[in-house]
Amino acid sequence: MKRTEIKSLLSTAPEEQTVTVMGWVRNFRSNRFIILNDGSTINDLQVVVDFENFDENLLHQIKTGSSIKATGKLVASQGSGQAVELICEELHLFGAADASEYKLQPKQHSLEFLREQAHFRMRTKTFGAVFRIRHAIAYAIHKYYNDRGYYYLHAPIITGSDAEGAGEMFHVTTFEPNEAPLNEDGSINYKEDFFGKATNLTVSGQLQAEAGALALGKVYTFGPTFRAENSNTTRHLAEFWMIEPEVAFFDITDNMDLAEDFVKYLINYVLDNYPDDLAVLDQRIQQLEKNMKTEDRRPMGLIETLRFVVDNEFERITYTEAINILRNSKPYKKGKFQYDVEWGKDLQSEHERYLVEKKFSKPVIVVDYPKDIKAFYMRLNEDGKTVAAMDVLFPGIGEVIGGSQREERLENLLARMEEMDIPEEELWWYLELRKFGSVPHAGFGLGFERMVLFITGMGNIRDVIPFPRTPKSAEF
RNA sequence: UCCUCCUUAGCUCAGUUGGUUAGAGCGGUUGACUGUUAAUCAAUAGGUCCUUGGUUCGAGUCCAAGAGGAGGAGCCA
Repeated sequence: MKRTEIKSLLSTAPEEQTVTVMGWVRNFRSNRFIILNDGSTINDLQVVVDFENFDENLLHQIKTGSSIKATGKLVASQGSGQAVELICEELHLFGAADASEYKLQPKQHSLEFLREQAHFRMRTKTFGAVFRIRHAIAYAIHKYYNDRGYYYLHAPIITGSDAEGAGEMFHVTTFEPNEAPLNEDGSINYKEDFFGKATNLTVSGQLQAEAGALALGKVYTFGPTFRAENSNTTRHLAEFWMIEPEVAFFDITDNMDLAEDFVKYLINYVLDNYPDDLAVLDQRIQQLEKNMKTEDRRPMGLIETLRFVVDNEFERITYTEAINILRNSKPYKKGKFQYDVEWGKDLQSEHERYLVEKKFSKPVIVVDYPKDIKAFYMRLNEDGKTVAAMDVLFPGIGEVIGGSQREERLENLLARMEEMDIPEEELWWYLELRKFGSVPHAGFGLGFERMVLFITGMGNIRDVIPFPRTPKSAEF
């Protein structure tokens, strides 16, 4: 079917050329103006109909949500709300949308309500913008790494090891519940299962990415990951996407440089290529905050915030410095923190938020954490107490990136695994990477949805993935 | 998993110290309208007050349990 997309029409000089458009009706005003959107852009095309030229029954079915084809002449608009419009000569209805039943009517809907209408919510301006930007970020990720000589490595979705330590896992099995063969001690005999062993959905592609980096030099993974944690927050999903670059001959400083350059590139890409979508999301937030108290409002608008992040260096501090800053902070001295600040304990959300939002007012990278609160594969520093781990903290979201220089020395890795009770047999192949041609290397994981959350300015991670998977929720 | 709050019309919400026939705006429907911008105007329909049990002469309102949702915490990305 031949059609012209509204995106290209809106940037075309109107010369009474005949064009055909197809899309979904947003509104039909004054028995004369069809507001049409086809998803190619956030902006709509106004289709002008002269009701004397069309069948009354046909016009009667032009309702919000119905889908049509319109052919006519593109002209300069007489109205002030748009530059061009289509004078309709032929009109065809693809699919009606009974207004008495269709849930998305021309009015404000709450995000919670639209979450229950996930199959339709992409037709709204807000979610249209969110998912166009989500696409843009995904594309920019591949472009960034490809342009710099990285290889896209596909890590497995089903994994055989459960020693990655990144959270509760979803089991993968072909056994029917209650019909699984048992061992003599009553445990399930996975030797008879599909893979001949217990398997799970991946929680991270990092270990496999390390194998890739130690052959291809620079790799990244970008795929879905799964966590069966019972997390009910605006920042967690049971199924989410993660980007994990892994680079040979990289130390922790190289790793921080990459992380900062990478996220700035993503933000710049969206600023440069999706200004209309960002503007609508920006306005939406301002509208929302109009009735809020000044102290509850965001310090800057969305686009302003994004520009600020790309124009400023991220603050880089060590964990030890962070602890000192926190212990000398006003909220600490006044006893405002709910959790204690003590070297050796992990930073709590309230502490991270103080550093990012109050102390530095910009993204912060914290490095060199105590070894006991970090994963087994992170490289031990000279001091013997800390590891070369880094977290990138963003305002409003917290941890967006977690990464480290990996322990490439076999004896150190074995010692850590023993301390943390991680069975060597499970990770024999990971250990062999250290036995044969081991090199210093580093990498990190970026939570894709958290990045989309930050760039779109949305408040809930369930609103930046098309069909969210959270505890007690897997509709659609 | 823990804490707090919420659940009344399609949506967003009001509903007084427990009291007789549960309201508004938006949306819908019907009609009018050939330059509207969330069009406007007129008329009109629409309710298992989340579920179950309890207290009471009487429960949308009070109590208990359950279900669902939201926010925060923990865990993390």
